[in-house]
Amino acid sequence: MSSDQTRNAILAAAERLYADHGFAEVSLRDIVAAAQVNLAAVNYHFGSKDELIAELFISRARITTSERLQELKAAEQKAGGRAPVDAILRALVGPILRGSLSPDPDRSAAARFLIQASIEAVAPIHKIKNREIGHLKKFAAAMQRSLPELDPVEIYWSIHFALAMAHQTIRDRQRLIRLSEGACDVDDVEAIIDRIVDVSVRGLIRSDARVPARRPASV
Amino acid sequence: MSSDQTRNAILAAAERLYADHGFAEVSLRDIVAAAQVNLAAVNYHFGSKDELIAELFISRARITTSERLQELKAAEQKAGGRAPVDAILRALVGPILRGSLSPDPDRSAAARFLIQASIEAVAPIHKIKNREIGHLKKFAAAMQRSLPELDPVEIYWSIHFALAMAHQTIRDRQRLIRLSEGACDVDDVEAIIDRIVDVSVRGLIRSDARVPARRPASV
DNA sequence: GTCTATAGACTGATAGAC
DNA sequence: GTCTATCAGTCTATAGAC
Repeated sequence: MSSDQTRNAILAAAERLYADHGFAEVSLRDIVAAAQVNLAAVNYHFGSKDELIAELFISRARITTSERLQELKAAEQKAGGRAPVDAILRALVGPILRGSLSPDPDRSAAARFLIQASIEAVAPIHKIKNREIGHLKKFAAAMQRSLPELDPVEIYWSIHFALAMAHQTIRDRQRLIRLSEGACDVDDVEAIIDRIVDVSVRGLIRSDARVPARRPASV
Repeated sequence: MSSDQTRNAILAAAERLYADHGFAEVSLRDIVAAAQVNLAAVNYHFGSKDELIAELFISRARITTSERLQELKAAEQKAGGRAPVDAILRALVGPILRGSLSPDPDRSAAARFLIQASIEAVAPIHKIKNREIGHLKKFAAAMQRSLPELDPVEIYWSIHFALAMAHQTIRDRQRLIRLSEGACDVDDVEAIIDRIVDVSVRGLIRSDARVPARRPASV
């Protein structure tokens, strides 16, 4: 087996196990067993468990961030500069929601790993999580351009709440299913994105009447 | 030291440490050191680590649930039967938010422990978490009585999102502070409750125009 | 009831053969 | 690069003295 194959097998196994069971429940031995590689290979390729986790987080975060920014850019170009807020919020929550509910298990694991990483306060990630703020500020700036008369504080809260709704929906689908006794469709990703964007926009505009028309709710 | 004193010292220390650092990072040795009791006392009083966690979770969940239901009942009595949805949602998210941001460290630890427990998938809690659904259904029913013509699915999503916003605000204040460079006030509990309730209600009513007047947004 | 001491199992990491 | 073998540290749980 080549070096890259081993490396990638470890990364893929770690990602899936952490996404499914959380960091606390998964040991290096679990990971090497799933990847069908030797225990020593982890330290050889990554140096330590913490460095494995950090590398995994950085690489997956980069993917999601780039998808978000790409969608944001596309929305702004389409609108000729200032994208409407619903399109901006859609670019923010769409990638992670589509990813985690994707039928492709690798794509789903990558997204759910990111959520897990941002929730469980695991030391190696906590130190590098600051970088996440940077790209969120770009979304805040885009929204600010779209709604120049709105208090920026409203925009920050809106981003905060949109991410909260997206993450909770990915992480705790079970509770919603049981609460609604199956009535809530938690599999229709696009409808969920519509819903979260719609709630966020409605919450955002509040008493401000100077905002452009919104994308209609698809309920 | 009496038996009860030891028991309570262990419970209080465990609650605080778990709330501050998560379950993965805290061992029984950390707990007994903070409680200034002997290691064997945990197993003597609780049987095992898992039973300690379960007992802690059950007792703290009971307190929050009872506060919520008490507020709900008060709101319904005040309104003569059907409480307005904003009052119902306020009864849902108010107690946990007031608790976790309370200046009283014990009260804050209790609320943050509950959030931590509902986030980190720790085995002993996962089994008993089902009970939480029961009291949420009472909130769904109250909202249904308040808005009888609304699709119940909307109500379930609304509860789901309101809790998502409350939990994320408690758990990840740091990101919001940094994103907004301190502009968002994350210490004014009542303003946060107003904000979450307001966003939830706006998201809930969507295109439905048959609902009663809402509590004005206090932005 | 409280303590010390320790069992028994697991963890991440590494040395050294191949 | 990959493996075996093993280290040193951690954990929960418990037996037994007091």
